[in-house]
Amino acid sequence: MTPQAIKVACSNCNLRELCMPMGLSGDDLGKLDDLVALRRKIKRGTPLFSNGDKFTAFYAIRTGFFKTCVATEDGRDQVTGFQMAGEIMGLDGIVGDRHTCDAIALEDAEVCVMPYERIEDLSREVPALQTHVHKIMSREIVREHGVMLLLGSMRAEERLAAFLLNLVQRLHARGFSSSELVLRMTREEIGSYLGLKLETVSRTFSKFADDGIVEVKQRHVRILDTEALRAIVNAPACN
Amino acid sequence: MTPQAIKVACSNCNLRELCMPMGLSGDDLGKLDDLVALRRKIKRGTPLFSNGDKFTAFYAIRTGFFKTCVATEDGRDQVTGFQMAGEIMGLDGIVGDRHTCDAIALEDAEVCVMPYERIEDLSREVPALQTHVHKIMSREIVREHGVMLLLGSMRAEERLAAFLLNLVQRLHARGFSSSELVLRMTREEIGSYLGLKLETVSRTFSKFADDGIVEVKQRHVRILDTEALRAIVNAPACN
DNA sequence: CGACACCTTGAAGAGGTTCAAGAAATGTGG
DNA sequence: CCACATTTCTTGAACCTCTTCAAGGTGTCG
Repeated sequence: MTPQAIKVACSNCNLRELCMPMGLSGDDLGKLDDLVALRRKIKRGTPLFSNGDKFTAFYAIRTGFFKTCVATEDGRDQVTGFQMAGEIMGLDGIVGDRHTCDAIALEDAEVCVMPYERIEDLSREVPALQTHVHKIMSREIVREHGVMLLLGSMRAEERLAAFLLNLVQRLHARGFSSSELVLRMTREEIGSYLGLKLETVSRTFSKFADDGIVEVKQRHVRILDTEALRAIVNAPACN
Repeated sequence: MTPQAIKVACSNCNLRELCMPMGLSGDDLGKLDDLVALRRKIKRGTPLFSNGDKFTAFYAIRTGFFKTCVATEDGRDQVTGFQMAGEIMGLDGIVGDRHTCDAIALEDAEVCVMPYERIEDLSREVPALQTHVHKIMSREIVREHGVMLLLGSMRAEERLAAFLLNLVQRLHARGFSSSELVLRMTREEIGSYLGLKLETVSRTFSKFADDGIVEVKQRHVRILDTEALRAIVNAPACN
C-alpha cells in the first residue's frame, strides 16, 4: 500500500486528450503539471478507496480497469460503473467528505492522484480547468441517467446489448478494436451492473451467440453484427 | 413564457439553508445576491427546460414540484428524479452545452435562474461557493447511485417503501409532516421512476394499506408505520 | 496437478407485466 | 353549478420474463 512517489506531468501524458487536461493548452496545461501529486499502483482485486474512506482526491486511471459499487447494511450490492483509462473516479466523495462507494481494480492498475484541494485552487486560477471539472461531474450525472433508463425500462437483451455497445465504443475511443473485447469483469459483476442475475447474463450471451450476433468464449467477445445490437437496444415493445 | 423580471436576494431567502447559499455567511452571502438573474414562473405541466435546449443556467426551486426525465428516440421514457423547494436543476446541461433531459413542473412553480457564467465567475471569487457547487453535483451523483441500487436490486415493495421514506424525509426537512404527504405525481410517473408499471405501484400501495402500514386515498398518503417501511427496505432475500 | 472460481445450461417457480374493465377524481364548457 | 369528457386509479386474470435451485463443465492460479 506504499504509494509510488513518481511524479509526472499531464502535459506529456498520452491520455491527456481523454483525461483531466482535456481542452487545455499551452500555459494552462503547464499549470496542470502540479495537479497530480503522485501515482499509485493498485493490485487486481484490491480497493483504490472504500465506502467510508476520507475523501481527499480525484483519481485518474492511467492503466487498468475498475468497478465502482455501492452496498447497503443488509448486504445488498450494486455495481454502479466500470471505469477505464482516462476516466476520473472519486466524485462521490465531495459531498460528505467521505467516499460512499468502493472502487476496486479488476486488473492491476495505476492511477494519478489529484488532491482535491489542488483541484479547487487550480480551478480558480485556470477557468478552463474549472469548466472541465464541472463537465466531468456533469458527464457522470448524464451517464447515470442513461443507466437509470437502462435499469428502469429495458429488458435483459436490451440491457446486455447496450452494455456491450457502450464498452466497445469506449474501448474504440482508446484505440482498441470496435468489434473485439476482453471482459475484465465476471458475469456476476455484469449482472449486478445491469440489474440481472449472472445466469441471465450468461443465457443472454448464449442467445446472442446462437443468433450469430456475437462470438463468446468466456471473457473474449467478438461482435459480429453491431447493427443487430443497435436494433435490439432501439426496439422496445414492438417485438 | 415572458420571464418575471423580479430580482431578489439570496441573503434573505427563507430557503437559503437548503439551497445555493448553504454554508455561506456574511460577506460571501452578500456577494451571492447577484447570482440570481431573475425568477421565472412555470405553469403546471409545462417544461422549465427540455432535452436539446441550450444550457445557460442552474435553476433553484423556490416553490412547486418538478420531475426530470430522459427519453430515447424510440419513445422510451424514464423519470430520473422528483425535485422540490431548494433543490437545484440543470446540472446535466454543462457537459454538452445542452440539456439532456426534460424538467417538467408537476404543479405551478417558481424558480431562481442562476446563469452558469455567473456561477463560474463567482466561484472563483468565493471558494465556499466553489466547494458548494461541487457538493451539489456530488450529491446528485450519490443520489443517483442510490437510485441505481434501488432499480438494480430491489423488489417492488422495497422500491415503493424506499420512495415514500425518501419523500417524507425531504418534506420533513422543509417543515412538513413526516407522516402525511400529498403526491404531486401520477402512479405512472412513480412507476417510471421506480422501474415498475403503474398497476404494480397501485397494487403495492393497496398491499401496504391492507397491511396497515399506510392509508392511501388517491394522492393523499398517511404513513401509519414508518418502522415497517424501513423494515421492508432493509429486508432483502430473507422473507 | 489439484483446488477454486467462474461459466453454462436445465427445470421449476415467483414476481411483475399485460390486457381489460370499471370506478373515482378532475377539468371543461354550457 | 351541473353534465360530460378525460384523466387517473384500482382490481382481476392470464401470461411471460427473469429468478432460483441444481448440476456439470471449463478455465485459472498457486
